[in-house]
Amino acid sequence: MTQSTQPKSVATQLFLTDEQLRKGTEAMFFAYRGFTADPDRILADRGYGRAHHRAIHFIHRSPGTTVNNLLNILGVTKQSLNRVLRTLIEDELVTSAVGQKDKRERHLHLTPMGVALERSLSDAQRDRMRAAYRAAGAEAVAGFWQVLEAMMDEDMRRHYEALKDKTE
Amino acid sequence: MTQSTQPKSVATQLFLTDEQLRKGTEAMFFAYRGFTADPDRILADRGYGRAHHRAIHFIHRSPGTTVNNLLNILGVTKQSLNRVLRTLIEDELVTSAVGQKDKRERHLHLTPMGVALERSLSDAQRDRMRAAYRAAGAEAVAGFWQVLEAMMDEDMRRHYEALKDKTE
DNA sequence: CAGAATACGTCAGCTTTGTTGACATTCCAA
DNA sequence: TTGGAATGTCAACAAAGCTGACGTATTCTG
Repeated sequence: MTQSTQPKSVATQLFLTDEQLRKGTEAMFFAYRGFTADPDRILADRGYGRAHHRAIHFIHRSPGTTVNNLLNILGVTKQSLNRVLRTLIEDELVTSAVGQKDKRERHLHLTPMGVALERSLSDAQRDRMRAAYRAAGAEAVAGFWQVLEAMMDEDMRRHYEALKDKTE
Repeated sequence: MTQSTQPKSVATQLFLTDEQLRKGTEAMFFAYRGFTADPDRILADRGYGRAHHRAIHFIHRSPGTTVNNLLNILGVTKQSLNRVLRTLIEDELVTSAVGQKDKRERHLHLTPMGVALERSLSDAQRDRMRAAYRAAGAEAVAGFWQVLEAMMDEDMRRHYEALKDKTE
């Protein structure tokens, strides 16, 4: 039933063949590899991994964010995030400050060194995105965003939209 | 390095604001989570991980493929792949046959049980893709593919195209 | 105000999945 | 025929997830 491309209601059925769905799956797989390849190289040189990149990215994006908020965005356990955060703080890329209003909270910021690393990581990643966007064109990019947004889980889309609103 | 990014004509430059590039980064991150979420649940129930999914997917896609070929597609070390393959073979989801022509090679196939698991995994993943495609529309999907393809590394794109040709 | 709830950190231990290194087998070419 | 690639396996280690348990502030609430 999944394999047979069949009698079609030309408009929607033809559009959603198994072939096209599978093609999208493989495209996502191969593209994601490219997407992470450049930052991964930089990170490896300094003994960090992708988990460090994610933490740095979202702290940069939401300076002063709390540990708990970061947890929700990243979708990992606090033990897992803590391990990463600890090394980043030790290495003086991130600072953790007790909250003014609620002293249980810790507010996270990048240090100048952290900002510099974030910059080099996102520059590397952006170069590839820029090239891809340019190759594909403006309309393609609009479609790209639409499909990605539609693919997110509900709560991830909430985070995504919240971040988007911060700068638009 | 790989990309000779250069001339800055106003038209393209304006189009590629940092905002838009960052938006794409975050969209990829959040969407990829959704993309893997459904199969991950099924896999976890059976004690497998994402690595098993990838192996099963590409063996299904290229029956009789060799370990070495799979290695190139997946981009991991043979030792890493071997571990996954060993459990799949033990669990009788995959068979490994000594090559006729070259006895160093092992040709991989899914067993009926393997096919059944592949089916349930791809069904789960496809449901989400289908919904996303439908929500975004045909034009958006075309753009989605274009951008993803442009984002791949050169050699990944080669694999991608080779697979595409098999069924088109 | 006492106790429950929240935010954060940490210890211990386990799993998946990546890595290198060492090694056996097989093929091919000089 | 022999030495070097190529292919695949076994062993040991590392990164980064996870669960569970617990300690310590701090805040909220009945």
